[in-house]
Amino acid sequence: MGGSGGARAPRATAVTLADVAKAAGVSSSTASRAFNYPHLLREDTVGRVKATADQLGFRPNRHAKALSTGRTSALGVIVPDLSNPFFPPLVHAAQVTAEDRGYSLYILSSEHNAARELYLANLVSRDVAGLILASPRMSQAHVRQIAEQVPTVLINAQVKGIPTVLVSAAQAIAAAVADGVQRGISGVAYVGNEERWWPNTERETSARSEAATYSLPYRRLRLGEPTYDDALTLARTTLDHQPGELLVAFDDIVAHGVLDGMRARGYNAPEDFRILGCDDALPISTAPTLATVHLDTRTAARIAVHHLLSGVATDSAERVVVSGTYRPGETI
Amino acid sequence: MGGSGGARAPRATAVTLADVAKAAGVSSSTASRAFNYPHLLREDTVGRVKATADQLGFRPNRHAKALSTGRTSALGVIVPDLSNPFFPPLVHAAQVTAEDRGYSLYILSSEHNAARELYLANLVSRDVAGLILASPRMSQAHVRQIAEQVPTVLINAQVKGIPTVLVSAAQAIAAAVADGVQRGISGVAYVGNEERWWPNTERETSARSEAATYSLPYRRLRLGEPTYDDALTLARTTLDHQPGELLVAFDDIVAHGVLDGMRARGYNAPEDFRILGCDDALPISTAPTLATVHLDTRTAARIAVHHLLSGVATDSAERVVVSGTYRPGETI
DNA sequence: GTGAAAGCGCTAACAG
DNA sequence: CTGTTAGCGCTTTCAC
Repeated sequence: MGGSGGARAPRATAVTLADVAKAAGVSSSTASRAFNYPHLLREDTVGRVKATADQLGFRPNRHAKALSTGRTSALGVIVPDLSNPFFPPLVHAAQVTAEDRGYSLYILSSEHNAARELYLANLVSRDVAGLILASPRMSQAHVRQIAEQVPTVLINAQVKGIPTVLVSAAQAIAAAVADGVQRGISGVAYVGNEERWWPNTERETSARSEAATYSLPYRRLRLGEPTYDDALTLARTTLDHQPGELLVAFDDIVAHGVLDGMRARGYNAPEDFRILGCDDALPISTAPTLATVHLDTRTAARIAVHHLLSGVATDSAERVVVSGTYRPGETI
Repeated sequence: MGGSGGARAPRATAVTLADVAKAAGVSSSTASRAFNYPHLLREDTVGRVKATADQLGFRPNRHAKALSTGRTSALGVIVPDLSNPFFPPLVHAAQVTAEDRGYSLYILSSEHNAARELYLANLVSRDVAGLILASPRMSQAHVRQIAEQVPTVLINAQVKGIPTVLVSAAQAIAAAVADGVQRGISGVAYVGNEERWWPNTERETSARSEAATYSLPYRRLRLGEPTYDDALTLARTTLDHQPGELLVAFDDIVAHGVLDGMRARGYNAPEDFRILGCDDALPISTAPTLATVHLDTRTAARIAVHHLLSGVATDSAERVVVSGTYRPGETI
């Protein structure tokens, strides 16, 4: 305390609805109605109350409101990793959409830890009107447990009975494989996570089925985690080079790890092999430019928020698919 | 309504403190004290209350608590851009630190928009116990206006009377320039934003003063925004090549834009010019590996949260500097 | 159309 | 050490 006479202004003491009511010469119920049920009041009353309200700088106390109504105007979103460039645009779109509807958004990051994800979900479940689980790592049973507590919408996950928005790479992967076939690829390999995790599973399944479509040999290369380093290591050590093979990587980061690992061994794309990334979310471009899949996560986020706010989450098992597009690049 | 018999469990109706109190055979004030002032109660009373509490699945209502105490256990952080890899680690560290202290963290993104930043700050100021403004874009006057409403800590900004944590690149830039001098650089140029924005200003000032130290020619190259595309365009068009010059880029993204733009013109690092990035936050590595500055944003975030929770923000003009380190790479 | 009064779940004096 | 009581700021019946 008692510092060097700094700008230690006392925090302004809050203006309450009662203050506004008194100043406007009405009861606090009327003041309340002016904001929540203006159609029940005479126009001039509403006007007068609102005028004095923002003249006094009234800011409703959200806690009082939440307590008395039993409702809250916050949503939550849990992502596995804010550092993965896939998520920030999604989160931001969700935040803006929520804001437009008068809701705030809690953003939580699980760090790819299923236990922490569940912990966070339980933590906020009581404080939000709805929860978005983006690419969740927790089990289906746990997702159900959360959904019982709070309206829930999934992004990139499927659990029976819970509405979901899927950001699908399938069509784009098909297009990429088709493109590869034109250029004479000799086979298809998927490089991804081993885990049963929707984004990974969907991409792998697509790669496999497209390989089958063209009767090409298919194989799966296993990564511990879908990180640059793991991919780099894989490409430098385990991965045996198959000339002309199309590598379908889990995402752009993995693709770059593979590219760099292969380059270290003297193999380059597209001469020695071809490779497709996914997400199209890197802040820089690289040489050769990476062929990838562009996914519209912003749209997915908006849909998820709308679902939450329109009550879809309560009841239906709605499923929306947002398809990504193939973005060709020099690596194919 | 009335969908296909899905798992439409009714949201569990909340267990209140009063319920716990009744079940434990105590008054609700005692139950309250068991959680907030256990030292005022007999050990067995505390035990009994807590036991019945989690047996009943009691979860405190944060709105009721906030309303009655007038305090809230949430903090807020506003960043200019969640998509910039600089911020997610910072935000995450802040979130975990806050969580450990029993606080939740609101994360807000201003999208580099000063007006939106101010809007968001005002929006949450009433609902948080403290606010972190990371690399704020708003004016000093506006920062002060916010700080009058809510305890505020700045990261990478300086406003008199408001505590701040600076993540400084100065020492690291000095080391990089020194390294460049060893290798015979012919001059120094800073490539950054024009705006008065602390991270930019600090880096530019360091570059300039280090150039002066070695009596090297210095120039500043102006970017509209510190983005990959703007840097690419600059390097492809405006930037006139000075052999052996060391380019100090605002961040890694700008550095890559410059590298790629220069490459398009046939100039490569480190042969034709040298370049230093900043932040060391890209999820992939590149060839040639970029020399950069590693900044410990996690530590900065932790300090900021501690300041907020220990009341530093109320009064002092504390200033902490977290210095980054030079991470050599093939571009120097 | 508007006001009076009760209450959301919790905490914080004040008694005992 | 523990219970009683009175609110925190807002919404919401119920009257008028």
